[in-house]
Amino acid sequence: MAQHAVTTRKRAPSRRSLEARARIFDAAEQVFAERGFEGASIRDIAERARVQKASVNFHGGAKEDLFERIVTRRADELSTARIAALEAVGPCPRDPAAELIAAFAMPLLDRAFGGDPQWMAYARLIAIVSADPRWNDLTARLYDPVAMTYARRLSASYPDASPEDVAAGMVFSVSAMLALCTSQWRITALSPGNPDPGRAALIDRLIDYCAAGMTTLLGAPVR
Amino acid sequence: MAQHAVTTRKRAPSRRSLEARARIFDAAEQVFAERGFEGASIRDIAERARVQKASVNFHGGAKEDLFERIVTRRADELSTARIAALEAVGPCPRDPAAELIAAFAMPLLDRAFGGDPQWMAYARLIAIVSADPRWNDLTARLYDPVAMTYARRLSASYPDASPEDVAAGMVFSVSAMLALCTSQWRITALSPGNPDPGRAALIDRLIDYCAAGMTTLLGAPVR
DNA sequence: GTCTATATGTAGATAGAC
DNA sequence: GTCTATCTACATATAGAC
Repeated sequence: MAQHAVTTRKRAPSRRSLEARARIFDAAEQVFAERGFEGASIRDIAERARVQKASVNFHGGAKEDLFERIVTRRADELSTARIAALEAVGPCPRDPAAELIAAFAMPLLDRAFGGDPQWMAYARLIAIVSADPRWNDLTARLYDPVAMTYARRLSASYPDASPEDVAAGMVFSVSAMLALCTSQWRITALSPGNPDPGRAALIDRLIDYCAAGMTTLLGAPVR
Repeated sequence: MAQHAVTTRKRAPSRRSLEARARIFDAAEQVFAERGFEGASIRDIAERARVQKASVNFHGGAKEDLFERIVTRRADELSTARIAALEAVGPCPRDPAAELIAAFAMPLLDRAFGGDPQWMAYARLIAIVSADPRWNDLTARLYDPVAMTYARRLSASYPDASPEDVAAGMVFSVSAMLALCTSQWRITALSPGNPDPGRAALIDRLIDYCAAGMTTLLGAPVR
């Protein structure tokens, strides 16, 4: 545990200290997103945050604690937004797959493509964390509750679909969503000489693609 | 460069040496697939291959050379199989999206799920390499030629689709295919209490899902 | 070709002055 | 809270005996 102030008597942190801490967390988010847990070094993070190496340990604790803290940092906001969006869909949507997928995906995509480089880094971080068995427990703790809600909503709208159908569709859709965050450049690279489609158009394509795939897997919706 | 025998006068390697080399390459494939480039260590690889650390450097050269060699090792077989499968589809398929996706995906999926743990590791390695900007050049060199062929076939069958549509559909489909290799366990975890769907059933779902998504993006096929 | 021993670099983490 | 200096561990890589 870092932050001696918690264990000894508390003192309000100075403005300078709070700013350093914020820079450290943002820098860690970017460096972890770019290079993964093992590839990132405390030195890189310190350099990007313009602080001494020791400050990173002071504010972030051990490297692994820092990583978990960074991943956890935005998880609550994301989950809350997803739950709200899923509830906003209502009990009997016209096109359940498209609306539920959008409710799950847009809270992240809006933030990642909204211009805040930290949220873009966070999206890449989610891709890293999801793919690495090392962080399974963390993933389960942070994201599984909302995923289960999402799965229940899909099951309720598609009574003929088995739980495995729903789970497969979700995994495929999430991977496509994360691919849009990590591999947007590849879409441009694969269509050489053509104009960049733009983010909004790509997001529309993603939702269309996933909704069609999901509908095929899950069969006819309730009516 | 390893292998002094190439620069000095050649001598046929002993059987024992060839076996050690094979074990080293297989161990490297597994360890890199499990932990990524940075997370893997020469020591781990040596231990798993049951050789001395120095042997790994002797047979594999520097760590980065070893990694590229491992990724390159199976790329030719994979590309050849993909090209053959794409050509086997014929000029006017009945359901072009489904058949072309299967032609691209099955050469890898057959091998990864065919029982050979090395091919399963290789599939995960492809997922790692594809996601990491650090290996963009390697990816482009090894896999882009076939990807371009695949893209041309899709474009030919779907004249209304823009190159960006095709590229987006390919990126989404490839990410779903790789997710099946890296996150199969998650599909089981997300449908608790239910029987494991089995590999063949999951592969069928993948193709159905991707074909439906692709068809939606690309519009009506030629007829 | 393989082994032991070691060179060299860099990682994460902390002690202690300020 | 921040800085300098340093500790310890472990990484990659190679030299040289066998």
